[in-house]
Amino acid sequence: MAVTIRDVAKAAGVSTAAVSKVLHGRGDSVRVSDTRANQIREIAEQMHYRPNALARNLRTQRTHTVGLIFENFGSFAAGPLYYMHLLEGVGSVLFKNHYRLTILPELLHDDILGSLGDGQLEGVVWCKLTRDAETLQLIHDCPIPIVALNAPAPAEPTDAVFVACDNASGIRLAVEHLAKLGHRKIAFAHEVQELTSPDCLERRDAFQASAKELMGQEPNPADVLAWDWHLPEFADWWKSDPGYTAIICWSERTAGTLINRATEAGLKLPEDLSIVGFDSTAYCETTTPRLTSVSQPISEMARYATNTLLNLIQGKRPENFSLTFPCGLDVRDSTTRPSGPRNSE
Amino acid sequence: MAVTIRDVAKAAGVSTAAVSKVLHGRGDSVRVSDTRANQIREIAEQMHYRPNALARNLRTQRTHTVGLIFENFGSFAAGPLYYMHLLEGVGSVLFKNHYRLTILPELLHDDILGSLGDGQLEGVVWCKLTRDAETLQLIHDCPIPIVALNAPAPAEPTDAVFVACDNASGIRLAVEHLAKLGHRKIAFAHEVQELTSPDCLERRDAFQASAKELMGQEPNPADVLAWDWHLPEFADWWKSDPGYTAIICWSERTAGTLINRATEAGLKLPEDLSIVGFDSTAYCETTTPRLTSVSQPISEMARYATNTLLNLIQGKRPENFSLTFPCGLDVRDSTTRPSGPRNSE
DNA sequence: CAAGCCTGATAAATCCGTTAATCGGATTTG
DNA sequence: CAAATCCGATTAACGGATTTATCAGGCTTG
Repeated sequence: MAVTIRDVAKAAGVSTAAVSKVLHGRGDSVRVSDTRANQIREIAEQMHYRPNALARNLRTQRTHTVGLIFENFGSFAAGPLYYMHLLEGVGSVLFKNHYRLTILPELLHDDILGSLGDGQLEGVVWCKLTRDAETLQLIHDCPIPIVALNAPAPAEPTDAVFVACDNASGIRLAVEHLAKLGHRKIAFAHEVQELTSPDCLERRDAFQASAKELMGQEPNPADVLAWDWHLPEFADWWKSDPGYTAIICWSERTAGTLINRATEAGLKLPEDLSIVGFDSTAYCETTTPRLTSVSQPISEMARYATNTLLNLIQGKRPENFSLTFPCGLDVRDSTTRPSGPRNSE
Repeated sequence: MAVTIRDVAKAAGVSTAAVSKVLHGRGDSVRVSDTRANQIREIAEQMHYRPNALARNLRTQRTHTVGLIFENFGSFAAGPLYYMHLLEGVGSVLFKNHYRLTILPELLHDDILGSLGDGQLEGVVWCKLTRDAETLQLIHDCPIPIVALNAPAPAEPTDAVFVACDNASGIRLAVEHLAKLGHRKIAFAHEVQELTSPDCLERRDAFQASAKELMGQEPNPADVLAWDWHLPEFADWWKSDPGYTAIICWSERTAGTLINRATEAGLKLPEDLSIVGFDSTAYCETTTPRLTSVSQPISEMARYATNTLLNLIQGKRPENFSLTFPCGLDVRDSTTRPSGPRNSE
């Protein structure tokens, strides 16, 4: 049905080699005169010849396609803008380099190796938030170049490249910011179901360490709030007068929910309570008050990861097999100096 | 380097046909005894044989891959959660059916036909918001099955399927809701740069028609607010006492920005001003007050579109070549009866 | 003049599975 | 007993491009 290179060759009265050379070829073993070349181009155009990529892929063993694996595609849409920045970062670099992007579903581990080893993908960006031993093994066994986003490098080196952000430094910036504003007792908040996220745990630990170092706040289980964030829980907690003047949230979304609960409970923000989020996407501009947030350079990270992957595919050894991006802090309107007796001295 | 089917066949002392049949084949022209079959499976396993998908794709002329074209991938991350729901909807249906999803960049029109006609994609979901003649022509010429999301069907029928939501009915619901609450003068808001979006225009027109029909509000250019939404603009407008008690926004994002400007300008929401958004994603739960919003069943639309596409690929003729989904209205906390003299009679 | 080189072009191998056609021989059926 | 059937398996023809090896013929060059 479709026009093949043979059809074009026959119509032009030349060999398929000539057609191939004229339309795409780079080698110089096949030579075609300019006259013939133009004829061939014209005939191909007339016949609406579209080279069959499947044949070409097989022959050249290249597909110009890389895969992207999300850890939790199922709950993708419920997730924050974070994922969109990630996708945008990966995609834009690929497209600029004339690569295609294939989204892979979350697969059973057995299936993954089959999927990655079937020749259809030249490389893969694995956006992996959990870091169990099995996953590391899988990354190690991966038959194609792989870059792991948001996974810290394992102890033993592999051929995989690891790109992550420095959660601890980000949290430290937030604590520092609050300490400078005069806060002396701050809490860390996450929603109950986030306990399994290693990012959440890392940020929590960093919170405790930084709070101790920068404001002498001894670690105390009560400083870590893990609710499901319905209004009663918040109202009860606040009524118990726990004495906190600021809360650092593990994520943007948690911070957004907290803002709502606090507002509903009648607090005046940020005077009664300063709130800091984590991620700093466009969402932070839409809250009231606008959310001060630790910024993770996710788009940059995604771009770096993808560029590195393209280099790996071309056989270039990367300078670093592990890169950690520092976080920043975008100060907006949800943080201020604490009010009340504690500050009136 | 990689293990091929011939390597396995040689190691097992059988023909490649036997190996192929045992591992994947469905035809019954090739028959293999159970004993041999098990031997072959075992040897393939031992050798870590991974069938080369490129060869198989070429032979069978199938790839089990469909493409997804976004209109504006570049500004993707700046967009609303809408896109994530769309992606999630398309992806989940594909993955359930063991298809792969390839994201395509926005291409020049000339390149698109080449991309879609090279055999790598079995079908494509085109998420197209602009609807110029050239695009319709392109959809018409598309060499593979295509479903257009968010594009109304053209007058002359094509083989493409069109899926869209009924903007007009959604806006009508919003106006009706406000009218029932007692509002008598309402406005429509969009950000200046949205003028080019046909969705935005459709919603604006529907607003004017519904406002006239349901509350006798004659169309007036002043009812359509097109700002770039800095605080001064809003404050000035409000101070001029325009008399509006409610604003319907063309999108969720616009509504979110409006909430912030209004709050910053000292308005009490929703008492001073009722606000309605459009799309109703999880974002609406995060605003203060929580945003009443027209709901577009985007995930459902995406699923329907994708299922239809898979049917098209299998040669099944769809019942409808055009389907419009009705919108709903999710009433939350950003709308209430108007206060002030207008309601005190 | 023989040897070497350049131009323009082709034939054929190759990438790696899939599958229709075929085949020997044993068994069943009329 | 001849013919039909079935089992287990192989051979070889694809699919559609890329690319190496090769060739004919004309032109240089020592």
